[in-house]
Parts: sequence; C-alpha cells; structure tokens
Amino acid sequence: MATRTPRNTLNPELIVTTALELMEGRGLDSFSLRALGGELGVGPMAIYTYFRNKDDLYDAVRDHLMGLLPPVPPGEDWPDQVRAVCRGLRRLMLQHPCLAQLLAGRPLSGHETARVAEGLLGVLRSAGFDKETAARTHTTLFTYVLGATSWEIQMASEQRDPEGLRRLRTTMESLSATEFPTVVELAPELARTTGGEEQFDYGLDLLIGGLRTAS
Amino acid sequence: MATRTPRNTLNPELIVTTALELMEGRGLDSFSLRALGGELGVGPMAIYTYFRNKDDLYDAVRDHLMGLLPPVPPGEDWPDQVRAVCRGLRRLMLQHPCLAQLLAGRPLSGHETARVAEGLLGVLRSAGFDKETAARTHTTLFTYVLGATSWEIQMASEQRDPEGLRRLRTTMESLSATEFPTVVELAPELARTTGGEEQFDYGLDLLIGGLRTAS
DNA sequence: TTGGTCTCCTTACACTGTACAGTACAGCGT
DNA sequence: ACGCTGTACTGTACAGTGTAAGGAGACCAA
Repeated sequence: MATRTPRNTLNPELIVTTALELMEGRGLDSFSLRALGGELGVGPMAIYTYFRNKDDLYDAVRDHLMGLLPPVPPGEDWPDQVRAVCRGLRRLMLQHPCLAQLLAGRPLSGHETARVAEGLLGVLRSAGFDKETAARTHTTLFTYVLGATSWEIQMASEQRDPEGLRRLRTTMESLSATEFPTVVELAPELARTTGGEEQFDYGLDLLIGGLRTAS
Repeated sequence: MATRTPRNTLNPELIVTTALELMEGRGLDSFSLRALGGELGVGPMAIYTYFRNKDDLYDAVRDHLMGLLPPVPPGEDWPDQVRAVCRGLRRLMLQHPCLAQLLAGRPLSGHETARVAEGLLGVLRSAGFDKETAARTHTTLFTYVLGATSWEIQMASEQRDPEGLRRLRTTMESLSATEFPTVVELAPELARTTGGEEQFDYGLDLLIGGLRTAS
C-alpha cells in the first residue's frame, strides 16, 4: 500500500473517452476492462463503480459517439436532408469503426441517440409523411445505413488484412465458371461495389426514389 | 483410459450440424468449443483436426445455413423474383437467429453462399441490368436484408427478455416530450415498426420501386 | 514386425468478465 | 475531537474462454 491512487480520479466521461480511445486504437474485439483499468491507472473493478457491467459501458460509449453527429441542416428540401443525415451516420461509422459493432450488438438507448432519431423523424414529418409512414421510413433508412456501412467496414478491414485478401482471392478462384457463371463474370464489378460513397449513395437514392414515387 | 472413444466418430458434417444445434439451442454467444466437444463426446481439441480454428467453423456453419435457401423461383417477373430471394433470406435468418451474427461478423465465403449470389445476380442480369448496376443492386439488396433483419431479430429478442423490456420502457419514459416531441409522439408507431414482414416489405418495395423508375 | 500417419487426448497458458470482501479516505452530526 | 457512514478503489478468486504443444493409441503399407 505504498502508493495509492488518489480519490476521484475517475468519472464516467473520462472512462468513456478512454474506453473509446482503446477501442479505436486496438480494435473493439481486444478491448477489455483490464486494459481500460490499466490505461486509467486503476484496477479493472474500479469501472464497476460507475457502470453496472461491460455492456452498460458499451451503451455509454455508443451514445457518446452518436452525440458527435451534426444536427440536420435546415432550409433544404427533405430528400437532401435525409441524404445528409444518412451520410453523416455513415461518415461517423467509418471514422469510428467500433460504432458499427456497438450499434449492431445492443438495442438503442441514450439521450444522444434519441436526438438523432428526433432529427430524422422531424424531417420526415415536416415533409408531410403520416405517422406510420414516417416511422416505417425511419426504421428502413436506419437499418439500411447500418447494414450497408457495417458491410463496407468489414470488407475494407478484410482487404487491409493480407491474410483476408488471400482468402478473398482463393475464394474467387475456387468458383467454377460453369457452376457460377454470373458471379465469375461480375467478379470485378462486385469487388468494386463492396463499399465506397458511390455504392452507399446508389442504395440510398433507390430508397429515396421509391419514397418519392410512393408519396 | 478405460473407455476410449472409437476412431472416426467425427467428420465435418457432423461437427457442423451439432454446432448448429448448440448455437440455436443456447445462443451463439454461449457457444464454445468445449460445449461442442462435450456434445460430441470428445475433447475440445478434437475439433481442430477438421477446422483450423473457431472462425473457420463459423464459416462452415454459415455456409451450411446458406445451403438451406431455396433456389430462385423461375417464370416470374424480376421484381417478384427479387422479393422471393430477399424474403427467403429473411425467413432463414429468422428461423436461425445465429445466422445474422454469422453473416455480420465475417466476410462471405463458401460454395452455398456463392450459389445464392449466383441466383440473385442471374435474376438481375436477366432483367436487363448492366454489369455494374447488377452488382450495385445485389450489394444494396443484400446489405438491406442483412441490416433490416438483424435489427428485427435483436429487437425481438430484446422484447422477449423481461429485463430488456423494462429497459425499453424506462428509456422511452425518460425522454422529455419538450426536447424530443416527434419521438414521443411517434412512440407507438416506432414500437410497431421495429420488425415484422410488413416493415421488411415496406423497405424492400421502396428499393424495388426505386429500381423500376431508375431503369 | 516395423514405421508412418491419422485421430483424439492431456496438459497448460494467457486471457476474459465479474462476484465478493476488504481498506482507506471524505464529510457528516454530535 | 470523536465516531459513524458512504464512497472509491484494491486484491483475490472463480469459472470460463480459445488454442499451442506434445503424447498415445489405432490403423495401414511395406
């Protein structure tokens, strides 16, 4: 008991931001309470003073990240506003890859998350959509962004990893051109459309186009 | 060493099907190689004779599940065929909830997975889409189904769990009606649109509608 | 009979989240 | 100034995890 860490070195905000740094630095999979405690100069159990368990900490980090989303730009027509919100969420997920896993693994909660939902729902209601259509559209857009961007992130990380790249190649080469002619024929296009803003906007514009003609 | 398990009790197919049963029974999160070995009457390390590691086993289970997807129904127009493929994948994910996590966590690979891609790409090419549009549309549809159905599964499991239900309620009640008027106003609709075939088809038809007008 | 290969076993290591109990300190009412 | 209580953090321990390393028995070819 020679050196004892002073009192009140910890608080929820510090824990969340430090946890976020670790998640982004070494990846969410190798994030552990022991590593977090080590970074904070504290034992792993100290975290439990502020969070009930690891999942609660995950929720807090997720909500913190959602707080970084800019508000909806005013004064544009609704398709541009919808585009802005969806692109913003995609950008945020790309800048913080752990956000994709945090969003996929647990149900939504938190103040900042509600703020984001409020923004998108407000746009849709102002555009004249009735309650049910606004809710349906919100869920559709959100799940599209989630699925498309998660996929993009995963593919990008697979292509960064040499082992993953080798796996992709051998997978492609093992496909018989007689059994899967279309896949083999479209291999270059498929490789090109596994991510990128262009691919994201393509699907987003399909949704918005469908919304336009439906209303 | 009184009783020794006989030789050749194991093979990849048996391991995959047994692993699948365990994942569906107790959930993918609590699946472990020790539990799998126990179910097979074998030590955990025996699995490594047939799979390089746990992720390789995941890939095999995923591909096995993809093999359960029925082929594309012939003789219909392309929107109905696209609907059939997407609905089929959703149904499969709902019947085997672990499939969602297996699809989200690792890149695609495997023979049966390629078969599914071949089916959808073939529909799109036959419908007259050019190579690039077919590839883009394929990726868009796939990521939409993945995101929407993963979300649906997660919300359903949250609503089954009493603790999760309580969490959802308190989250909703904690939202100030003055700060988040639209979210509070649309709470009933949002709760209704977190899943279900109707919600899934709504988004799917937006995409197909967008495709129709775009071409 | 010998040698090799295949299949499964045992042991061990470095981790994980977290339950439980203990300890030092701050601020309180008396 | 005293003792009490609550807070913040520590230490230890438990039940798990994936998997690396090496060993042992069974089969088969020579």
